[in-house]
Amino acid sequence: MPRELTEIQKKILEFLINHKADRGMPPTLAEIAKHFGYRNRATVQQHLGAIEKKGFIKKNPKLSRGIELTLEDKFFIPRPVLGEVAAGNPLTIYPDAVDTIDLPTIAHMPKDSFLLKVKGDSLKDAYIFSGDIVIVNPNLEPKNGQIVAAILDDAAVVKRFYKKKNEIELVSENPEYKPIVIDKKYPSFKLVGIVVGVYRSMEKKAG
Amino acid sequence: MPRELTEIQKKILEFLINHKADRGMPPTLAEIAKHFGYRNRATVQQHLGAIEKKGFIKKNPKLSRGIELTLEDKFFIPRPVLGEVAAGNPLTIYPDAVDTIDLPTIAHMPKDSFLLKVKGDSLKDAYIFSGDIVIVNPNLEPKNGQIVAAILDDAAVVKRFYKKKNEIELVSENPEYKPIVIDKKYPSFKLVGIVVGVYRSMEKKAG
DNA sequence: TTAAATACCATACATTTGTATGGTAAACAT
DNA sequence: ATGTTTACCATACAAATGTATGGTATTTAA
Repeated sequence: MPRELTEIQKKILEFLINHKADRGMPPTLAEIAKHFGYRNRATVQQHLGAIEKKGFIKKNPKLSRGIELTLEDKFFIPRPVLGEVAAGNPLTIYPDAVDTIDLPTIAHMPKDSFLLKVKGDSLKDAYIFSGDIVIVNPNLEPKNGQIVAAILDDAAVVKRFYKKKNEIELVSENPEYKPIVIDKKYPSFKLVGIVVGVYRSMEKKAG
Repeated sequence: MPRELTEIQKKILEFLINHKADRGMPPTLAEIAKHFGYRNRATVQQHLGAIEKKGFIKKNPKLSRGIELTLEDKFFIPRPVLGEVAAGNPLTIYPDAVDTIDLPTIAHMPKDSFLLKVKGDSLKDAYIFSGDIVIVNPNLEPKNGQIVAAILDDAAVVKRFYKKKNEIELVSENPEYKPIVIDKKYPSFKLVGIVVGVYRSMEKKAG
């Protein structure tokens, strides 16, 4: 039975999780030490030993970056969801994370992409539903017909993107919602990124 | 413009991709050398140099395991799909990978879970559609109501799981398909795993 | 009160790791 | 014919890495 982690140990474990999620691999002892301002690796060494003793990680001896996470079920790591996004009518976007989703450890988030939780049903014909998590990449150029996330008058939307001469058209898959047409110069419109994938956890569906 | 990779370079790149996908981090030069039977790291060093020159990877100098994949769009790595699975009527399962899906680099597959591609529409009310990729974890105990993947008479199905006294019931969300009832002792039924998530790439939806 | 755990420090050491340099041989292109 | 790329080898080295050992001070538990 794993005992409780101390506050510092929790922070180190959290750093391990985030480092793996952000950089795609566990940190070295030196990297952990640097992050926490420790002047040597021995301190980290001891903390890792304690965390391992309590069952949260496993160290692969002699292997560089050999820290394995042994979280509850080994398959999910918490990731912040940056906001909720309307598939139907726009919803407010939140400055901080509104929620945390357990993305599978298959999930190494690319550094610059992020998650948004979909509310509403305007994309149901594109098979995106309320509660789904969309993975948004802000560094790709949108092509016509792709699904994008955008901010419009301080609210966020997820819709199909079409570029016209002087306008941008955002259309829903669901015919109940009419297309939104925006002049290209309209100041309070900002393209956030394109939706590269959808993920849905099955957890809540268990009965 | 990246030139073509040689056969050996391709194999090394493939190893890099798989290593990252399987182990969660890029390999060291020594690990690559060992895998290919090279007697020193310098050979790997040169190959990596060539691969980097051609634009497929980026080396972070001095950083251990500092090989970054710069695939086409940096966000997708190919993963084998082990088989197709019927959401409606059972389909044959294939011994080898039938396909390769570009799972986002957010995708570090847990060692023991795998992917199946869904065909058919019996789960459409559970929002799983033909073409979706389900992530299957073979090492979890199924609870009633969870969606599972199972092999039945050499075919594979994805359905909701219900355990009864002496039977197992596999039901579709779609009322057009009747529940399948199996005696617990029925020899050619094998539970493969539970579906922990669904992933869908948006790539093909671009117009 | 005594022992154990926690949270740091410092130093030391064998390996590992990335890298540099140089050599050999074959394939290919100009 | 000559140069370039490819595909290996060997050796060397500084830096990074995991690890071991020992010390100090504070907090917590028995």
